[in-house]
Amino acid sequence: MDRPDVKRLARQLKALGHPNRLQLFLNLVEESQLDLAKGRTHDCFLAKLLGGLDINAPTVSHHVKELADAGLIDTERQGKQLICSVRPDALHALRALFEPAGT
Amino acid sequence: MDRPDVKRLARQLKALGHPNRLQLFLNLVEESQLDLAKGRTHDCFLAKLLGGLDINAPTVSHHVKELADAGLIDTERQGKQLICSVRPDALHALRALFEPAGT
DNA sequence: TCCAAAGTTTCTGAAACATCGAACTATGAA
DNA sequence: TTCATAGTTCGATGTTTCAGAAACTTTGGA
Repeated sequence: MDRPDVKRLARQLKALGHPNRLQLFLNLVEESQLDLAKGRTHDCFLAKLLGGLDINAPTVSHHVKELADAGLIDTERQGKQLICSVRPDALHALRALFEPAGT
Repeated sequence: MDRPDVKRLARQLKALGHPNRLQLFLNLVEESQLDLAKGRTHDCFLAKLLGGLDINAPTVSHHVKELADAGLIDTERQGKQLICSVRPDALHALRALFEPAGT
């Protein structure tokens, strides 16, 4: 039924399967929704997403790349900052995964 | 907003973040829903969940324990067989996680 | 030009994982 | 009692991951 993308989904779940990365991602989702409410694109640069995370720069950089490689977020450099955004398609795929069958 | 259980959720996502475990879990979810439709408890013994997975016994055993330790499934020995079932609360938590905020 | 800010790269070591073979433990027939 | 079934436990081994230190790269002021 879903053999083909099990691998991709597993990759995404794995990317979220680390407390720091999950928190990072959730912070971003939250920000995104705030900005969606305002009807414009969100501009979340990295440092803003570190709420309460006690890890330093290199590790953050590593985690962000992990999320990006898994296809969960998009990143774009803007001046000095790295702008992050959630990939809607990934979010939908994850929602669908845990939805009751056939729904 | 959800700092407390980020760790537990991360643990569950990590457990699902492996292709074989994810497939195992999805097979079980599917079985469960079939049986829910029939209005009775499902009886999924392990061997039945291995659809297409090319791993041998010790590895399967290890993965099942991983899913159980993460709180995603319950197991119960019944005669020679190990009966597995999805934990509804875990499924709900996962659904809620990817739901739009406030919903 | 010089500097600080915001990340990135590379390297390293410790810890955690995934998988398997071999030996083991029930359980339920024959 | 003897056997096959269905899993489990126990190393061993090779791989991956997490995190930080140090050094580097851009970029945007002063």
